[in-house]
Amino acid sequence: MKRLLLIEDDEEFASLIHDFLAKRSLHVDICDDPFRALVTPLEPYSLILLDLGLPGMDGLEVCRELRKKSTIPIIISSARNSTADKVTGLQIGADDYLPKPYDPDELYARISSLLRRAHAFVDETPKKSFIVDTKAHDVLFLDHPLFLTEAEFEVASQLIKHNGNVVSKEQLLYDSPAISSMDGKSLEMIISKIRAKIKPYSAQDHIIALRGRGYRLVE
Amino acid sequence: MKRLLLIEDDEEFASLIHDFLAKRSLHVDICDDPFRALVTPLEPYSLILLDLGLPGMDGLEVCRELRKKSTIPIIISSARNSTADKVTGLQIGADDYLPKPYDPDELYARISSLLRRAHAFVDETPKKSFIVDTKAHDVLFLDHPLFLTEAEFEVASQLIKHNGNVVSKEQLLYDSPAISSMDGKSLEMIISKIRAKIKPYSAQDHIIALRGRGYRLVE
DNA sequence: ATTCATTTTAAACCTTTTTTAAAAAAATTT
DNA sequence: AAATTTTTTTAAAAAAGGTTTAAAATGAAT
Repeated sequence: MKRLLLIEDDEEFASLIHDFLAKRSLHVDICDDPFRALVTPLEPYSLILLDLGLPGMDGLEVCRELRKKSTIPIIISSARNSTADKVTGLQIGADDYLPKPYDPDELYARISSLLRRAHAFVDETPKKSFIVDTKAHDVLFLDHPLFLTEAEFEVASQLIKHNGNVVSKEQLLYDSPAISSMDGKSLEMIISKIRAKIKPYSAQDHIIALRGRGYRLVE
Repeated sequence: MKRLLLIEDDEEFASLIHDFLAKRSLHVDICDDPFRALVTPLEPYSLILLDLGLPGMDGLEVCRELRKKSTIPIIISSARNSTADKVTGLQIGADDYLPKPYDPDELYARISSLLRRAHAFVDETPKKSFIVDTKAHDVLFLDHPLFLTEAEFEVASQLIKHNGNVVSKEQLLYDSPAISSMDGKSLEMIISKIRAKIKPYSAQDHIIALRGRGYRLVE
């Protein structure tokens, strides 16, 4: 379910919008303070609905600041609906400017349209399959703990840390205290063990050997 | 200079818009016939401005058809400005709906905003057929991984790096650590292997031999 | 001290890559 | 057009590297 951030100080109106959009499968978080809005992490949100009539700070300024931080779609809604305001808002980085009062159906249509456009190209940040669980000294593959041993954990972490790039066997050994004493073949042994532990969760081999160069991890 | 397609039958109004946007470095082509609009090639255009009040065909239908063909940004403008019309227009695939009459400044602001959003992700650079994938130590040909071996990879990278220029056999050997020990014959062997791996994806031979001088890669 | 899990070593096995050699094809020269 | 040279392909041997198995060594926990 998509999440939207509504920046609006009119509590009653905000809750109206919240309820209306909830019925259309959009979750709305409300923020009534522009300063707090600017320190809110935006990652969870697909779109921001920004009202210009905010206490303490000019709404256009809020928009400018948001745009500095992020390319997230922004729809301004405002009772100030002179052409000059609209033009400034759009120039500043807003994607749409909806004069108040508006029909919530139109709002929803505009949100949908903008999300469609904005997401058409968005590089859906694929969630990482491998996560290092430092506390547990383990690795999670698609949220499944692999129950790696110390040696396995060190090698796996190295591969994960290198983020898909090739890591030479030498480097793998050198950077892993627990196994630096090993000879070449032992490393391959460990790789084999790690593979075996991933296998139940994936048909694909995620540890790719590059002959003569080392190993690399693929998502 | 960006080109826009204005689909509008009011000649006088269209020419007004044309002139106004020309001052802002946007070239507007005018089309007064919805049927002709639908057979016009859209590649030259960055955005379509569609008026709904067209003779012979429903404007919303035009929008629907355009959207079937292309993801080009579309702004509807119309004297029909009921919420229902707006919602339908946006639902159908339009990116914005601007009720007539409007201030041309607002039109320009909305065009800019939409172009900004729509082009934010567009890869302006003409895409190269051959891409070196350093992570995988492989080469992508039209996005297909070729699964090159180490020797093949080094030779292919050299050719790609030289960007279409001739590379002598000596240089190819010299600059590729992994194969510098080879004698003459092996290089030709490798070239042959690379060709074989490209073949499934292209009828053309992309590695051109220049007798006595070396090889060069063509897109 | 014994047990158990983990790490290390060693060996056999399997695959892929590189090399070699030679024949076929193509281009250039005579 | 024939001869010569260069390039391309084919096929097979040799080398290198990777994987897995099994067994021995280690070391911590009971």
